[in-house]
Amino acid sequence: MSTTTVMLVDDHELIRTGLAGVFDLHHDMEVVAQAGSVKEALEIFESARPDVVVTDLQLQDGTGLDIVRALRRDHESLGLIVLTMHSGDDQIFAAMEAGASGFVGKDAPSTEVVKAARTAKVSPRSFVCSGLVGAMMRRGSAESTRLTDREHEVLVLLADGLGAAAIGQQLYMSESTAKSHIARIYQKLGAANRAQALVTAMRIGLLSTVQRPPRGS
Amino acid sequence: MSTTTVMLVDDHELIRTGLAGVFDLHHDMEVVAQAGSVKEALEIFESARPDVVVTDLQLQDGTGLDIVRALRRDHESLGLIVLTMHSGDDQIFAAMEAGASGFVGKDAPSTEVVKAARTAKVSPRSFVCSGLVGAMMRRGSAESTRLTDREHEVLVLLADGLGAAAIGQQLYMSESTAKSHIARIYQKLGAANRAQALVTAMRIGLLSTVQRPPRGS
DNA sequence: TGCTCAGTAGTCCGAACGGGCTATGCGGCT
DNA sequence: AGCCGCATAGCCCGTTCGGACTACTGAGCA
Repeated sequence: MSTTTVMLVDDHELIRTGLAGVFDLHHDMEVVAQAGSVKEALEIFESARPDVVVTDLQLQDGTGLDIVRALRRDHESLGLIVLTMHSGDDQIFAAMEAGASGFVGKDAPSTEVVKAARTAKVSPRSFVCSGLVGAMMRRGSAESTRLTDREHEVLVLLADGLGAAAIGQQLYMSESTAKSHIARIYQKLGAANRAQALVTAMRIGLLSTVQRPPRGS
Repeated sequence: MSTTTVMLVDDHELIRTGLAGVFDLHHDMEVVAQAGSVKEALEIFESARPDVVVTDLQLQDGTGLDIVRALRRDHESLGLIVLTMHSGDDQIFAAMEAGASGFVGKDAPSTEVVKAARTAKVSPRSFVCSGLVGAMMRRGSAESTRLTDREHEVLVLLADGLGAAAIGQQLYMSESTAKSHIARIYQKLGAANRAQALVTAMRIGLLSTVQRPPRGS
């Protein structure tokens, strides 16, 4: 059994070290390079030329998918594994389309990443999907939760504590329309009021959990 | 130099393994237990009795702060380190208030966690803050946001979308009292209504951003 | 012994919410 | 041409919110 060389990409040095430790436990795997950003990853890749690239989805200067797209274009048989913290959902399809060999949630047991990397070396276009079938099934209703652009705009203002009238003013529409949007948001999020809607929205990532800068004027 | 025993809490087995590897590199540190949830952490803690508990902020059944609060109550000299993925911000204050010994962003070099754990053993109430001094300065007003226990109970029900009357029933108090608490919560959070209160509460870590199990009955 | 704070409870009232229900115009898809 | 989803807009009406008050109790502290 030949050795599989691996490059790790994650903007958290802590996680890179952790992953490296996991791969070290397997004699057929060898971590030959690490990178902390999309830019760095693409640079280092050229000199390291690993069999497999394992990248986190969220990076400072882009996403793991940027790396996947860039590398897949020129390297048909490169193993490309996308890791994700937030076993969040739709990205799987995006990863698939981008040309990833596999998608592993960080909820998965640590050996899954190794398995995925191993498989990716052998058949880089197979798409391994580790322990996420459940997550997929949990929400076949992802599309009913998807808000339209307009609804999302309303949601953001709702999160600022604005009333229907104020929202209408901000978005140049009547209070009635704002209320219509709000009602539809409730429907889609399974909420009965602002409180439930906002909490749900934040929990499923529709709203940023960090402070936004105050809106202009 | 005596050995510092450590317990790791993270719902991602992958990260736990990684962290364990990091600690293994230091001869004075020993990982004696691991847990994947708030519940498990509190159970395992009793038998493991580590010097320091290192927990992630976001867990499936709650947050690291739940663990911090629960353990700090009974263990004045326990080291409690909170890790976070999203070098987000305001949670630092929430961690401080909850009684954490330190706060380390996962952006920090992996040795920072070890350092924090080491310091936490010596002075558990010192509050180590790794590479986040800038974030601290951004906002000096944490004390006015401290909610009382009762207010926090009300806040949680508020997040479930309950009205004052329903909250009163749940907590065995009159609707009027519930309204009093709600009004005081608004004051403390600088909110004018439920929406602002809940969004602020979630952003500063007063409310878990993950799905809680439905309450009994 | 006062003082403060948390928790409790109440009143009054205008404003806002949420539900239900209808309706029009527009663009895209088949 | 017909259908559907989205954005728009309106009405009615009961319920709830939120503000501004006041006020009592008990715990803790100086």
